[in-house]
Amino acid sequence: MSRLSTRPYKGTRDFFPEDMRLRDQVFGQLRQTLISFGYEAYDGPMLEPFELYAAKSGEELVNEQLYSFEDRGGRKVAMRPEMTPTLARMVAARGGQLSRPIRWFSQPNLWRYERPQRGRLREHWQLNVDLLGIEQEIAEVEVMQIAIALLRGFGAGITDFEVQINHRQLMNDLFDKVLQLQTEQVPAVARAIDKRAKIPTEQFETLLSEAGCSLLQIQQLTHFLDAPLMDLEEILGDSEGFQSLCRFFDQVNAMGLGPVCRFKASIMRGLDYYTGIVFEVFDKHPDNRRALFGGGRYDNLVGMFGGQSIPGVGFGMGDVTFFDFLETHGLMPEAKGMTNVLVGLFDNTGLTHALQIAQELRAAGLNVESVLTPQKLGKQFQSADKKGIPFVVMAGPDEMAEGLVSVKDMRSGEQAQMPLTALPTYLLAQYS
RNA sequence: GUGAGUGUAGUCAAGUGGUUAAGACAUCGGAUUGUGGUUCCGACAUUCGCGGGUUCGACUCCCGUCAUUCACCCCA
Repeated sequence: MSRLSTRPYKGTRDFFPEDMRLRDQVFGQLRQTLISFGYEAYDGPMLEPFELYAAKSGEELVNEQLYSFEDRGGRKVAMRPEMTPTLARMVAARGGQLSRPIRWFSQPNLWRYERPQRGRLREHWQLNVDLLGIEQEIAEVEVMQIAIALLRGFGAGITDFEVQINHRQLMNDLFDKVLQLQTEQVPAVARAIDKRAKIPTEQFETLLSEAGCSLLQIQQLTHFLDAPLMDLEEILGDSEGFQSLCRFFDQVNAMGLGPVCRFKASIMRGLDYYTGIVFEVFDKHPDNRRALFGGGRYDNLVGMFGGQSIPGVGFGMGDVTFFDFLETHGLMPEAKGMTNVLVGLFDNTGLTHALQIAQELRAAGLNVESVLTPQKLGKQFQSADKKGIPFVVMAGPDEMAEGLVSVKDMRSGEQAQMPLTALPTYLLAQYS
């Protein structure tokens, strides 16, 4: 019989206490930023009906990456690969009851059947931020402002990342009205555009001609891709997508966010439900060139459930890529332990007394660990040192005889004696 | 799904055909039975992912297999 493996399932992670400390701290900081923008937390189930994704999430995600199975009642269910459909379902369920705009965020774990590699696992936690009920581009602007604030909050500089922005309708109009592509040509052309930055020009042109593009179409497309947004007015000035992007950038520039935002035609996004502006936040560090955030506008998703239609904008940010970002830029915060005090134990006759001390300190608002079995004092201090607990309280026979307790500050090594009644105040003073 | 790299202790590893498998960190015990971070001593791989082959002899070479990492694809 082979032994059970202690490894976590492929593409998943164990979070040991030292990992969890860091995760809690980083997630907590992200959460705090969202709260500062007036967003409220929500959550939903990890399992959803398969159909929820089949309709709008996009072919690759559903056919190749979905963890799905039949439950005991014969219903086809899926482990959530993304949060937006759940969000849309929840918003649709409450329909008009919700006061608008709706500002919600969540930190769900998501599952995708992928081949694990740098920045991508099978289970990851994703911060999801959504703003619903606003049709104007100001919604995108706020959401983008949040994305930037999240990164800036960890000390990222404005040259460390870039927000790359495109518009679904602009691309549709380019394909239909300017290039006049056949519908079946679009995916291949879109893929070529996406790859363009990574491959030589000739190869890019080969891909396009393989997709059935004429020389003229290739020229037009190249011109389009190289032009700054403003120069596109002559060819796509009538496009609603173009006008929307202009309004968006006017506001972004007015707010001084212009330098980190860039129009980029290669941003396509795989999810089918996007209807307007789409964007990705890219790490600009050469060792970590990847998307940290992805999102966009989905005006028809809530309406899919049959009630009223509510427009929405949102993005997701994955923990795996985000931690890579922090690591790469040297921005990883230091995770501190939460325990303030260790109450030691000299011998068993003092156990009840020691436990009472611990209880009193907890009642005063401190986080307190008790030593439960007598150990050499050296071990107890060593244990506090290893765990980073800054204070050790001792009440052995000597202290008890005098009605006192000893407190040692592990950082300075200094030790003081005082009556038990003075202890909570003394310790709290160290934290103010 | 395709391609490449890597598998030696809890972790990082040395070892590249000759038999007691370096070292470091971590862990545990002791020096030090009322005080940690330093120091010193000791313990910790019958065995090199697994299976087979070549050889007098394999951690070392070959084949297979599994695991893992990276890249493609796509994305968080």
